[in-house]
Amino acid sequence: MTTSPQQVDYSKSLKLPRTGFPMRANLPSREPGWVQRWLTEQVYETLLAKRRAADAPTYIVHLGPPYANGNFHLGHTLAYGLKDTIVRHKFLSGFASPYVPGWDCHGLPIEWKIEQELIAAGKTKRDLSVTELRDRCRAYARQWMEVQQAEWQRMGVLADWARPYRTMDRANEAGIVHCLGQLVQRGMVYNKLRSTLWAPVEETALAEAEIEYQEDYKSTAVYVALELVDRPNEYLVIWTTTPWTLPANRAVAAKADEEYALITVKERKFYVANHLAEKFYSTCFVEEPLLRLDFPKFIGSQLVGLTYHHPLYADRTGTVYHGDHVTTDSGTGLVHIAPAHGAEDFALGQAHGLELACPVNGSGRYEAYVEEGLPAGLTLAGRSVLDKQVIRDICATLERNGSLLHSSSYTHKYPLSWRSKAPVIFRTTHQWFIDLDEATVPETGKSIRSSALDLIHARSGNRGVHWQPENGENRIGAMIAGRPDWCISRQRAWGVPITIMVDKATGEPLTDPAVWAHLEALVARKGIDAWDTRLSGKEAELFPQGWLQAHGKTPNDFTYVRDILDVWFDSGTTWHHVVKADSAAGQRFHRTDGKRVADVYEEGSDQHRGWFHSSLLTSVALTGDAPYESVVTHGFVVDGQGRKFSKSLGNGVTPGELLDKYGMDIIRLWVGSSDYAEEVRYSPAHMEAAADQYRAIRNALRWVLGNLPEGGGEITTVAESALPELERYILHRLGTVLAEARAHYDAFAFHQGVRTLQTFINTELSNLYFDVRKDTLYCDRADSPARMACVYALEQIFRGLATHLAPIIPFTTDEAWRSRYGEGACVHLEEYAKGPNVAEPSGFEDLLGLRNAANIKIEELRATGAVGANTEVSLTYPKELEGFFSTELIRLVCNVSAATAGTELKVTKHSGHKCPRCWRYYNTLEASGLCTRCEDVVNG
RNA sequence: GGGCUAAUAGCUCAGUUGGUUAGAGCACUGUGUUGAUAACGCAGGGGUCGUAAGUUCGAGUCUUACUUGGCCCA
Repeated sequence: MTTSPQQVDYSKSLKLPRTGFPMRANLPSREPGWVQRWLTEQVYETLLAKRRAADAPTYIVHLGPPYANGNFHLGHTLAYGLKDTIVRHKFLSGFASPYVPGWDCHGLPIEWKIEQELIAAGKTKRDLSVTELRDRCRAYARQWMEVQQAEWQRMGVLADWARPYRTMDRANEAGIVHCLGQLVQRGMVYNKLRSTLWAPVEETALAEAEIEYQEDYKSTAVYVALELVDRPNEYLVIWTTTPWTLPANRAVAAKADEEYALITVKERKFYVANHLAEKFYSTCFVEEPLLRLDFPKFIGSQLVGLTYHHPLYADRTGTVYHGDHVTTDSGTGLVHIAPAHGAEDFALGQAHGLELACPVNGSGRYEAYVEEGLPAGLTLAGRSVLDKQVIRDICATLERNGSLLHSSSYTHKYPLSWRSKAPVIFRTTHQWFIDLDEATVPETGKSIRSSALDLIHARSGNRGVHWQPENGENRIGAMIAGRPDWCISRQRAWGVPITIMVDKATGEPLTDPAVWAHLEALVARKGIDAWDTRLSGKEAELFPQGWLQAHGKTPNDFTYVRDILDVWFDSGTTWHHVVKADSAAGQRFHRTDGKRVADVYEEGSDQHRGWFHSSLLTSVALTGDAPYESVVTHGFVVDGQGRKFSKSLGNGVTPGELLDKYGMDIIRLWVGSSDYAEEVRYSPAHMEAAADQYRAIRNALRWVLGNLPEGGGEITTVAESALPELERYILHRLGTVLAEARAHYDAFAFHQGVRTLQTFINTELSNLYFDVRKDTLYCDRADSPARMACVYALEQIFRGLATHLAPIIPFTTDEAWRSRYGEGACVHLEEYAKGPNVAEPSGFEDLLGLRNAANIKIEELRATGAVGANTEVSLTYPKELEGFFSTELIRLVCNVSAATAGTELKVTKHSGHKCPRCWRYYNTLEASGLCTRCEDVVNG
């Protein structure tokens, strides 16, 4: 023998792991290919058809449509990743889970963008017809939907990409008209005055978001004395920075518990808040001697009920009321109330039945009737309220009749229109509302509000909505309980028109179902622009054929509402025309289990105010029931310190950057490891941690694949009775862990499920089972019973892990699945693999305890330099364990070369010889230098 | 200012109805291996549970206040 056994390379005789599943994932470059592949293979369609064919129960995750404007941000990635995980989980659980993407298209943000483009081109929206403006909005939305769809699909989202919904689709718009019509027919829609922020230049109401503030706006501030009725020479003093609203004065507000002083100046006496008396006096009577300092004091409630003469209209009086909003940090503590010109004024006016109608028209000019009763010399009709000369004229008149105590220029913050930069005014306008309290929902016999609250809180025998997290119940409950009626009208172009026709004779909206059905069909056919036939004198088209004649009416007998619907009405009714109508037609959402329209609505927690809220109200109003069984919410993405992302902090990151650097599966693993119920933290370190986790999972899968046949190769099933204890143990653990993970998934606690799987992979597979079984897998004969049992176990482990990780990391798991079962396979067409039901071998925990104790001893021995690998170790274990476990099992689990029973636990360096093939130590080797087992495999 | 909510090791999370020395994974440190190798094994060091009071024989776990965050309103 010239060659020593040690020099022979036996590695070629081993069955080392081999797989085409690479260690490095290259997710950023490879994931897009998977996206295309899934689309080409129609995985979604195939899966849904497969479940339907099996008569699977339906589970509907209904999507809150993203707004078709701008690129997706990390919040979208979180939201859509999460929803995709839910959908995949349900499919894997055996449900048919139709998931349809969609977009919210109408509304202000897009209309703004178009206006900005017009302004940039030196035009305004008046240069376009409503139809042309809408066409531009439509094109703009379409363009962003394409961008977002690509970003969305890149996430690997399993959905009906062939047929998304868009709120601007005609069928959808017709559905919206239908819902509006139902509300009108149910008597739930009414019209009333409301205080609005109004832009005189654009002649439109503005949303709060359309306002910007000028810090140093200059107004004329005036102190005005209002003489009390029946108390000559006693005056209330008001202070205002908008003298143009004085003609609309109807009342004065005082604070009931505030102290007021009565100041005497010459023969006149003035009521002002005690706090502000000195300031008032020094401002208005610079040259007058102060006659007395010990002013009589009154509390506000003593002033309430007094009446005073209007400073401009001789024949008009006003009354003092208590006002909560009255403050004494400026002015006089007595507040001029013009209900037409301010939110608080309006509320006070409404509470006390004051005149609410606005004496200022849409272009900010006084109505003609304002002039009646004014003192001679003051003309206001047709003049702009923001005209400085108008202010001067009013002041001059007040001066003449002695009401004006003081006027001066006053610099303060004032709202301007976002577009024109011109000042805005408060104005009451007619708006449409959904009545939450007065109208009755036929199905419940209660108001919309109380019906909704019953559902939110599971009261009155209702099957309540399941809120997750639970506090969603409190949150939306408080909102629904406290909100005012829903104002659904907007003075805009880009939206679904409020197709209400008001009968001029009665002032009531037309409720004839035939008319509404006609309108719905009209919009379905021609889109929302059909309503604009009113602009071209074709109003007759809005009525069914012959309807006008049959009712003895002409188009002129009606007024046609020009407003559009609040965009929240669009998304708030998708349950109806996207899901319910489709289900009723036996289409993709089809369900027959009697459950609500959708199983779950999942969105950010801000949607308690938004989509959950609007959807609940419309659904309750129209059906008496909620549109969803469960509402699940996630928190917002915040930075590593828990602070929100903002441009000023510069802590933002785009999904694109993360996709390019890490890939979607790692992003999804980051989300999948976070408790999304509260804020989800993001920082580069978080992504690195996710990448580390990912590598561990991937390597475990890779090692398993390396020990299994590739491309669909069969493995032999091993009966439980034939399984070694170690396999029985690990398969029992597999079954337990998979069930546990799935229970977490069912509760939408994905991060707990992921953690369960991860811990199993790290602590029980990598650390224990894989490590222990390497010897068997690598060195045994291919057909040794131990090896076959191990391969069988690995197959079960693989199937279980791959399917249970599939909702979290769909790219990686499908890649692994196809590596194992061939390119024709797809993990996403599978159901969860539960693993065989194997009973736990008894006492295994003691064995693992022994292993831990042994490891500590071995580590001590290793520290002395006596041994390196565990295979160099010989173990003595306490006799007491004999009979419970075989010596071989103990040797195996402790991963040492030899084990013998002795008095106590002891580890020593093995004194025998190392087999050059399996590296285990034996007391004696065969003539070839190999151990008996290896000799048999190599030469036998 | 109001509603809802959170705060446990460097990170992500567990901690049942209050009950012995607060757990896990990752990260970190040391070390072994080099037949999962841009991998894997073994061991170890890190929290007194945001702060302060209170209830209780006993509190991370109940109460109150405060601090610092988040979402939604005003």
